[in-house]
Amino acid sequence: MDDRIKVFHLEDYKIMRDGIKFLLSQDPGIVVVGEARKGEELIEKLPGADIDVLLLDIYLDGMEEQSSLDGFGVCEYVHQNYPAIKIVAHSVYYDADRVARIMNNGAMGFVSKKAGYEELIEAIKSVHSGKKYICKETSKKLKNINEFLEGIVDTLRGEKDFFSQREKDVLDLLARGFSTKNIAQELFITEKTVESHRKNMVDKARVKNTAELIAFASARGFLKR
Amino acid sequence: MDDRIKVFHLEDYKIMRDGIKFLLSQDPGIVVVGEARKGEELIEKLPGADIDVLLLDIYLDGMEEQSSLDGFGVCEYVHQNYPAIKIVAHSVYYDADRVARIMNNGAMGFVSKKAGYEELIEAIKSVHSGKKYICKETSKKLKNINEFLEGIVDTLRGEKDFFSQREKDVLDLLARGFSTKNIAQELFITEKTVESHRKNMVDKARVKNTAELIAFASARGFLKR
DNA sequence: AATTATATCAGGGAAATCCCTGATTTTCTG
DNA sequence: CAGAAAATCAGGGATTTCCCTGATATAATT
Repeated sequence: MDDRIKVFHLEDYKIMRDGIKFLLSQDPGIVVVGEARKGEELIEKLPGADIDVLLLDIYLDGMEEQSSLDGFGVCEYVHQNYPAIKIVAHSVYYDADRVARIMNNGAMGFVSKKAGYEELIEAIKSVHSGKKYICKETSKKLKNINEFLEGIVDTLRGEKDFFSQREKDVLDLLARGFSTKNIAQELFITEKTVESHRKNMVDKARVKNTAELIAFASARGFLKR
Repeated sequence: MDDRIKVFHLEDYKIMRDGIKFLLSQDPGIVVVGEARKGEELIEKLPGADIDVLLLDIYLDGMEEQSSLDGFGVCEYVHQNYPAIKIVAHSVYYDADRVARIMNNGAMGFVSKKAGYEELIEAIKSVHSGKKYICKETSKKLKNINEFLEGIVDTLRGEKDFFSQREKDVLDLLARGFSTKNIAQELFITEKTVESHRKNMVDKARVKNTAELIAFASARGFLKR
């Protein structure tokens, strides 16, 4: 039996379709079983089609409201009506907003058009096996934004005073692996006081122990890093 | 003495400058002490000027490389050469990429042009007192993206295999406050094995104890949450 | 003035972590 | 197939955390 991954390609430029079809054909595990220029055309062809992965060009910028059938709309439609089809978005834009939107609309993979065909193939294989995939370039960018956001989460949420200043001093050292004794030395207080602060934080956060406290604090952006 | 916050406004449209000057003048604690149309004009006026807060219109989209004096360039320049001046960015765009970039370039505040003047005033007062400020609309958007990113961090880093699957099982329970005994019961293994996994993770991550391990794992996005 | 939150300290004991040196089996990978 | 990595288990002891019930002083808030 033919167990190659069956890919349908939606992309409005013929030159891109032809090029990608050729490039994907280089991989023995992948076969392009269909193509379309526009969302409407894809939707016509979908009933009864045997498709594993939809390679979806995000051809409209989608930043303003569009007639429902831009890349985002197609993505949502396919995801809703043909949930078995895994979607890889392919886009010239790869800003966090759009990536987030397309992934939230049902895409399992995202590849920037700057990426080479190797990444496209990797993406197709990844999503087909059930794993999400984000291309390297986009990953790098998202990592940066994620880092930035982690730095300002406390600005985003107004919970800066959840722990007192002294508690935060202790928390910070705990997260850096200091023992009670070391913390006491560092802060010039007794071990009993350090234990007191930790206990109070554990109670405030309603967690079971220090490990969970750190997880809690980190999730809320209370840790410096 | 006049202890009002002295604001300089950089914005290319006169109608906006006039409107905002009027709106800001509604607040007795704020005074607009200068205006400019372009970055070059601002830089000429800076030497010797007495400015607390720079309200900076991000007038170019800044997604491609620009001649250094787009909003980002001005921001960087002012931040470098006049670090005492607090910067509030004011922009029609408020996607994560641009917000991250402008905040990383020295801005202390970010306000979308969709926001009302109340938020502009709040932003000016916040940054003047040394606190970061992000307008509500943008906060909301960034929170969503932050949430999304937290959900795919493990996809982002090519470090999925830093900890083995079993180690991640243990890690997850540790972060949820489970003791060694509880983890052993949960995973149907002995306590010794659990200790083994924890020890291996502590060694791999080169941290001192479980608390720091959780902080490490969280910072790298290894935790589910 | 009374309450609340914070920060400090104490004793004592149970429980858990941490550290060391081992070992066996399986699975993956070159 | 050999070697590496992963997953499992063990004993024993040092150290630390966790839990309980306390206490005192100060600062902020009502």
